[in-house]
Amino acid sequence: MQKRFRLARSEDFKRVRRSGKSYAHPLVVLIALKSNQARIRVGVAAGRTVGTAVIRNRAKRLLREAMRILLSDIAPATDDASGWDLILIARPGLASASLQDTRLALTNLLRRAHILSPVHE
RNA sequence: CAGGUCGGUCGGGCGAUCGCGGUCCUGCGUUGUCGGGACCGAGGAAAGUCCGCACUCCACAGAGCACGGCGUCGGAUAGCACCCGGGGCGGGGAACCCUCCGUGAGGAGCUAACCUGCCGGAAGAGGGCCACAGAAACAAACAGCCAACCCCCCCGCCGCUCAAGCGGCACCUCCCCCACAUUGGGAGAGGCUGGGUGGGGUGGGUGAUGGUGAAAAGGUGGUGUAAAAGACCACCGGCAUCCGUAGUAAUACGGAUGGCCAGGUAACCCCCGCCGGGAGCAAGACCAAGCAGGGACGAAGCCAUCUGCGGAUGGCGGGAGGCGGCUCGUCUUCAUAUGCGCUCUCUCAUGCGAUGAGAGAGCCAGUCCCGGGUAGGUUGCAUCGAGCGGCGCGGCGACGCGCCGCCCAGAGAGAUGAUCGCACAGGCGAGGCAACUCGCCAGACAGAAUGCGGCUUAUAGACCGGCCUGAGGU
RNA sequence: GCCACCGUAGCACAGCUGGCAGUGCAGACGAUUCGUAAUCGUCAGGUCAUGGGUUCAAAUCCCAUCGGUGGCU
Repeated sequence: MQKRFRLARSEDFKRVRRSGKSYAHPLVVLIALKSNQARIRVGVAAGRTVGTAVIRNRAKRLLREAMRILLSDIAPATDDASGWDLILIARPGLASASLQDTRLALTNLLRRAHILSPVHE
């Protein structure tokens, strides 16, 4: 996932976490907020309860890789002036899941947030 | 070969596709949150933060105190307490042999290499503590033992627990009998001085005898004494000093001399010696914008039109600043409020203040300059270093020296991942005498964040080597 | 990056100037009651986080490790 699709600034994180809408899954939590920019930006987080540094990094890599695959599906649909800012928070157990499980979890969450249309795929 | 033990190296490999971070180069009618290419891209512990430094800022005349750390000897190093090599004391340590226990299977001990803990001072000063038990925990007291003196009691010695009582045996004096040269034998009566294994007291001596305890203080045997004691002697043990030998030294061995006392605890205070200023890359430096704050300059009028008389619009003029061809022009911007506004002064209501009323004066907009801290960006910081690799030399080693070659991660919500294939090892199951074949499973611990050295902790496994013990062969 | 504190019975905590491991609640049994609660009595329950060391003796003192909590920048 390239840098331009990433949510990086600390204030952006605060804004999305405060006023965004959250969707939970046993493996991941999604927080979504409509932005005024054309592209979609994604931030990834893993707290201390997930595990040690190795486990946290693996969880974040899994989320980024799964999001990279899904990004090509939803990117052309949002070519108007309203994109999304998303935060993905890893939960304990994600590091032992496979990429397939992670992608299915993310697809579920994005459909519930109406970012990925149910007609797609 | 088997067992034990120690050290070192590696710690998943190759290939394909998709993807990520950095550096350099490069493309464009499209300069982009664009595309392309080359190269590089986690560890032995990157971890814990237990020590030591580099580096940066702050503080600082010098010395000392307080506080903290360290403390056998020598070495290594930029530096380091746990690095290297020695020394002393203690603990652990397989099989065989040996010893002990066991009918026996077996168990315990001894022990090599090796592992491991501790290390200034209690015979240099002082203080504290040592539960329970015990007379007493360090310095004497208490009980005990001992002779002397005083008072009371008793009376030969031996036995019956004892001095009284009983029995036996003996001494002295007197008397009787027998024998006789003399010594003597038998029976009976009495027993002073003094003595006592008795009781009490006084002032002394004595030291380890006192069931205890982790610890009472050199051990054994003897001499000695009123009783005793290293008081003295022999042997043994330990300590200190000196000398000799070995060693740089700690120390070891041997000899001589000394005095036998000095309980333990300094990971209790303490004393002696040495070391230490504080904070930490979120240190620190720089940059543009805005904010708090500080400073400088500083206008408030006139006219016209409309009017529902509250005002509105326009023009001239004015302020601050920028630019230019700088007595000027142009551009940007601001204000023009008789307002329940603010401040100050004076007068009245009362002596003052508050409050109220009245009168007067001043302020308000804006522009420019300086500008702390925070957030943001750049840097510190990513090739020049206590750097890495190879070879040689010196050293037992930690390590050092010389030559050659190399440049080797650098993010900032934080880059290494996913899928597949191939061999190589691992475990489980099935088949098979075995070699082997097939199927399934899982890839150890773990992720840089300024850098470096040491330590500690986690770690599936693979490979190599040293030492010791035992067995066999040559 | 730096620093401090804590770990003791099922739970919450004392004890940490070294010598007995304790308190409250919870648990079991008994008494009281027609029965329950309350109350009273008795009992059980401990690798003092782990491993070394100092000491005659360690929950306590020293060192290392593991886990947890909190703070500063």
